[in-house]
Amino acid sequence: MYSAAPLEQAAALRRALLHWFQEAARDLPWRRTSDPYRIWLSEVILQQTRVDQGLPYYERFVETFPDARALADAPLDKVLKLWEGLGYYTRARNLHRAAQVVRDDFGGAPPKTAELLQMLPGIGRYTAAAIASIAYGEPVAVVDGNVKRVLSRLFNVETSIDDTATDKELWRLANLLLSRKHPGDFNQAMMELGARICTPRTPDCAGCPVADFCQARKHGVETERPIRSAKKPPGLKDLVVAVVRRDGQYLLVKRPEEGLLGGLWEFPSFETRPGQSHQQVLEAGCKTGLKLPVKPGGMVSAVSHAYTHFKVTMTVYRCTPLNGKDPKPSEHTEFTWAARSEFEAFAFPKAVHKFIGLLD
DNA sequence: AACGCGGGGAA
DNA sequence: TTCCCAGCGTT
Repeated sequence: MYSAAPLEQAAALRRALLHWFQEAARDLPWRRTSDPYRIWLSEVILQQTRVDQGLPYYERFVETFPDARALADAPLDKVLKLWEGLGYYTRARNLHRAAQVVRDDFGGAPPKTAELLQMLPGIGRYTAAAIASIAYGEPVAVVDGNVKRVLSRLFNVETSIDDTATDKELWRLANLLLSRKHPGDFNQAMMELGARICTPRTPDCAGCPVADFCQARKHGVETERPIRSAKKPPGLKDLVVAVVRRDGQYLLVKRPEEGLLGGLWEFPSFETRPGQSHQQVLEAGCKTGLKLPVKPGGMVSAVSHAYTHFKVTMTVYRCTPLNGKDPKPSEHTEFTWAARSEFEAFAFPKAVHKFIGLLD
């Protein structure tokens, strides 16, 4: 349930918002270009990622891959390496695949409508509308996390924004409110407002250009919007990590392409249950999982890392191989031996970087 | 409709 | 600590 009152003053609201954006907009590199490829690149990098965090990655990608063709022609491992540390690595894989589709099926330039853009991997409803409105001026609204918060306050939405019906309604409201004349600026203004003024905990209503239109503010409940559904607490996981060194080189394994940290490299690791000895898990894991018997040695470090859905503690041990043979990991797991000086070519998860500096 | 998927900065 | 970010794809 919500109030539709802001729609009756939509024209004035748009005017105030666009005027504010013109004055207060941050000077960001993707706002200085009309290149659809760069707009696209920025939008993918910024999915679930703050501007400050994505900015340096955007700069490096533009430098390294100046157009879709350069990105499409690059090996995936190089793209993943450039993406290293940014998280949600499926984005990098999909971006790379989409660039190849653009190269092969669209003559090197991204398609020009939201409907067509959404057919590319990694481009959903939000990203398609963002590219189409900003790069091509198509009158389609965007709804991201910022816009959801802004709209739920403007209209005093009293149902959970995690509910599908509410989500659908927010998209409808966004399109009703949209400036048909300046859709790109309007969309960016809504997101900018959410990021800078209409923040989650302590919104700056005094500095808000559209405070007069805000129904949540009118009822004094702005800090209680949006309403979110309860989420389940993260689980815990304990891993032991085997740093196997042979002739000055370390054994690295590549994670499966799908799933958590897909395509990244790491040291062999095994989950431990409470009560199990780390040495025993390491010995058994290396013997059965890698077909490489080892003798566990001293601990390198114990690091913890928080993911979205669980927390992991990793206890890292040096291990000595008991024979000179190569491992035979189960299934199609790729492995390699690499010296520390060669690590810079591999994309590692952040958790690995937490102890990699301690190795010789 | 629900869930998996990273990492970091703000409060 | 907790929250949540210019979301998407799979099941």
